[in-house]
Amino acid sequence: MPSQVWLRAASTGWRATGVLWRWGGAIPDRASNTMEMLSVVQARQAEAVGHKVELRGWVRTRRDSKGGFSFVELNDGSCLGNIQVIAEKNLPNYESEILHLSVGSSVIVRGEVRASPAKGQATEVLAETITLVGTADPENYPLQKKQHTFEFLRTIAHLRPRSNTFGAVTRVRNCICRSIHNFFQERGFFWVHPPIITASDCEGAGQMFRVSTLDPAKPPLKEGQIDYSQDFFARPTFLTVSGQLEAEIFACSLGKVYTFGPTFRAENSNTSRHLAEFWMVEPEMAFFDLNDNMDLAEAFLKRVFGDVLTQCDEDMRFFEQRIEPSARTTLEGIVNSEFRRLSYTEAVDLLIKSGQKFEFPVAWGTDLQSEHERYITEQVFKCPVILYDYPRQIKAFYMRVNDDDRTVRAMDVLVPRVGEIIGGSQREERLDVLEARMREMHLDPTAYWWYLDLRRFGTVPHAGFGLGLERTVQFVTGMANIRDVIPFPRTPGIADF
RNA sequence: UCCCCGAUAGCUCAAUGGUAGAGCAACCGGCUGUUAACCGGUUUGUUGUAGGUUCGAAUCCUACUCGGGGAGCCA
Repeated sequence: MPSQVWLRAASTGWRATGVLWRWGGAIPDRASNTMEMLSVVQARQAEAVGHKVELRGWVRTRRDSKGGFSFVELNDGSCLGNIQVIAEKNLPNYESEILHLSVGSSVIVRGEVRASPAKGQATEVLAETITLVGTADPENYPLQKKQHTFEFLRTIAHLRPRSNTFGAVTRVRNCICRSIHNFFQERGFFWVHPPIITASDCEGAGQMFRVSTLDPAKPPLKEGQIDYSQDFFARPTFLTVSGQLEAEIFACSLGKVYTFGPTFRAENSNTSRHLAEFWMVEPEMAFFDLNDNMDLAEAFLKRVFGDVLTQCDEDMRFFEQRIEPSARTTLEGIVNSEFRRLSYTEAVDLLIKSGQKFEFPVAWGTDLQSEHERYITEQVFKCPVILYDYPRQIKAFYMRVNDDDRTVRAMDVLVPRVGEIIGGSQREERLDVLEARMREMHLDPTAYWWYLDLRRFGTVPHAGFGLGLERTVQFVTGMANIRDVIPFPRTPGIADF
């Protein structure tokens, strides 16, 4: 009974030490006769030798020896590696069950951790009992002991977390999220929660998903138009595309804040770098200018990458070996280097003088193309690059206008392979300039009365940026397609699972 | 949304107008402190869907669906 096992495990005190143990803390210094419930990552440590343990997980593969025993590779998701379980033929269910354990079946193993006499693993578990919990019919179980394409794994999104790659992605993604929170929390930022459902329909960041409870077959009409006054919120509402404006509200009260949650874009984008639902981190800081913003973005990325390197070493070595040979070395290089900072104008000059042939021409005043950004970050500097001070006509209304009147205090952080990973700016804090900019971009200032109030009452310079979580996971792991770094990707035409 | 490429066994792929195959997996047997185990044997098909051309179509044509690469938009 799982509940009994749980109680017994709790009484041995492993829960109190488990977390420390996992991250390099001490393993209990006694080889007790009491059964301890361990994860595979714990049982694989040499310090676990001599402990009586219970392990629970899924069979990855089985190898039988006519010498009278079987090797069962057990994985429980706690780490990339499996624990090798030795099942001898004197086990009562050896013939009936263990010899038929197939890939994907779930088992509970009790036994003693021993030093492994063979190469390939530090420890192994000599089973005293193996309880079959759930079978997985090998004729029908889709996951095999071989490499699958990511396209195929996407069609079995409910089973792909059991694959090595997706398990590693999930652990690294979790590490990145923990690191994000730690970074901000340690620096006195408050995590704020802007609404998912918003009434702002023109935040300037692309097409939005409509939220409505009206019957699409027969919506209430008023003068030929849909009457949203009869909708749930008595007005048109949408899924948020960004929590930035709300974050500004809290930054102008609490100083330093960040949002971290899902955002939505209804763009018909079919690329390996876009999702309709993705997670975004948006810090916003009062009294920060663009230089402070760039400093923070750089320190932030270095912290996250550094944490992944130290906390996900096994997974990162897997990505290096199987997915992207430069995955680890790229991160190591970044943690110990300085990001290259370059104004938009300097970047345009550099591109024009490079003599490089581009499909699209480079000209001051137009947005840089993917090929231009890639050339700068991959060919010229071979490291993250921060571009700043973009032409005002290609950037959003809320970005602070420079004294030259031609550029705004915007910044993009570009990284190799992925491109733009962070976009941010210093915000326009001058009421008259902001209103003029809104009219220039044909936005109605009255719809943003609350946003303008922040400039009317105790306005302060402030700045912030947005980081795409999935692009960060992509960059860190080297995974080529963004659909393979989020559990259940949403893209045009696809909302399975 | 645009351009290019693709869809064949459970999976990865061959077969370029003339009888649909291999590797892996699965199953059976052998061997082994093994470790992507190894060796031998067996089973597996509405060739993405719908039309068309042809004596004959996996193969050529059209439309659609899905996937990949690139572009635009962006995180």
